Amino acid sequence: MRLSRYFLPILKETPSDAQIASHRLMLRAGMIRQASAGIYSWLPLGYKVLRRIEQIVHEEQQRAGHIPLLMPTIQSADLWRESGRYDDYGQEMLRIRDRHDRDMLYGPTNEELITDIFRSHVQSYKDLPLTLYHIQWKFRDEVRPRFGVMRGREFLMKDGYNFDLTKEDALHSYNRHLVSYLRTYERMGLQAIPMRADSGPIGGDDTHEFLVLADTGESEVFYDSQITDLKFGDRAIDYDSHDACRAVLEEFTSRYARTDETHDEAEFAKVPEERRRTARGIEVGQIFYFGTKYSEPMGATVLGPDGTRSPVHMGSHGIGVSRLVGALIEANHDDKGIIWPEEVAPFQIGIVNLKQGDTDADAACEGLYQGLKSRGLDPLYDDREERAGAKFATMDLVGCPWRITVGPRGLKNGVVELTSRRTGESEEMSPEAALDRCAQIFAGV
RNA sequence: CGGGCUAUAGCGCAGUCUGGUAGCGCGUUCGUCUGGGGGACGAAAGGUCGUGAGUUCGAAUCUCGCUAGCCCGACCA
Repeated sequence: MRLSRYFLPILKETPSDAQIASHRLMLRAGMIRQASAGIYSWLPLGYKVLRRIEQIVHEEQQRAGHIPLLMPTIQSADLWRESGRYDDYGQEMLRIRDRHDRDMLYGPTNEELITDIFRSHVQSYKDLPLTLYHIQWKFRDEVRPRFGVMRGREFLMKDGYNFDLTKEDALHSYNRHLVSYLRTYERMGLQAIPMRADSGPIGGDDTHEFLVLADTGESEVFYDSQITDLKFGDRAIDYDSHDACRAVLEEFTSRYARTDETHDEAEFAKVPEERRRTARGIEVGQIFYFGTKYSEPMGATVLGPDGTRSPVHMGSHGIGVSRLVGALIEANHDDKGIIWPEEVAPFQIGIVNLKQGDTDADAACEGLYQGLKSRGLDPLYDDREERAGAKFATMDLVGCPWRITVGPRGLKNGVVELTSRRTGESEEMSPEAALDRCAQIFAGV
């Protein structure tokens, strides 16, 4: 993309409403614009990141064998009356009345809808196991939205629901989700630690939250420092294998890691003192096993091999897609701006033309721009009539992980400069070599 | 939902106490010089001062209502 033709309304000054880094930087980098309290428009740059994250979530869900669908944002209150949650959910649920005076609501989650779909189409154990998910906007009418997209009222979330014949199968679904979540977050360049959590209004017995460590996190967390050394990496795993998934779960949850909701001082004291850590964390996902909590009242049953009908065992699993944009920035920024991990960067490489209008510089930039695109990369070419300093500041702010700097001075010696946003280290090389290096850097992404 | 605060140009702010023709910085437009980390000079555009009522000869400024937004707490993915 040529910056001169893009829509990137960056701000030089910090809007006074923004308190934390991600909110401030998202506004400054022209990623979002507040529409009303806790509700945001996603401007082109922010939308691009949101889509990258969404794409990774989709790929990893399907890798684990989960099936995508799409349910509506507006739901009928009737289903919620059936599950008993219409009255339980409280003020957080945005209630709407349509022209026929029917009670509707903007869905804060989708257990009721999915259970309704399941019960009307699935009657046999032969159709199990089944895990359906979607990525859809939700609305929770928070009393006090804050921190930009980290705690908005409208948010994009992946929510998935597993249906299994037995508790044992459902627990495998739970474990499988934990494994696939580990992979998902790691692919985004994030470390998210599974911690034992509280089940809240979803209800249920087993639940883990995934937390990204960050000073601005909303929860206080307590953990054994060994846990941050764990990496899922690119190990191959058979998602259908109960044993394999359980082994990963045990590996990642055997050490102490809890949020303040479930924190137990006595248990924590058993961790060697030098490994005890207290920090803050941002919740970016949660998995639940809740058995027959919805299937029983809503009549989601199947016939088993023995001919008897029984309610299915369920769980639900969420990833806060829009919140992840904020969490990623909280975990990846400096005083100059955002530092995107390669996997989610809105633009992978920035090209800075130091002297717009200079024949050699223009031609070299053009060649790099086309060359990167033909290698399947997504560059942002700053071709504006701006001074060098302004262009550098813009690139640093929007956080392209790599930058190619092109100026007449370097071109006299046949070189351009390739700079890592993260380390700040630069290397001079020919334009052709820069193209090859970029292709190599992003080959695995 | 308790407590505190704010609303003046696209953004950040001053002006309000003490009523008298609305200002600064950044950004934007045009021109010239510049050109390796938000450059300089010159010119210009841009505001019914959140909204409604009241007091007054006169209201951004004083009074009351309303709306929106922010912060702390409780709550929450």
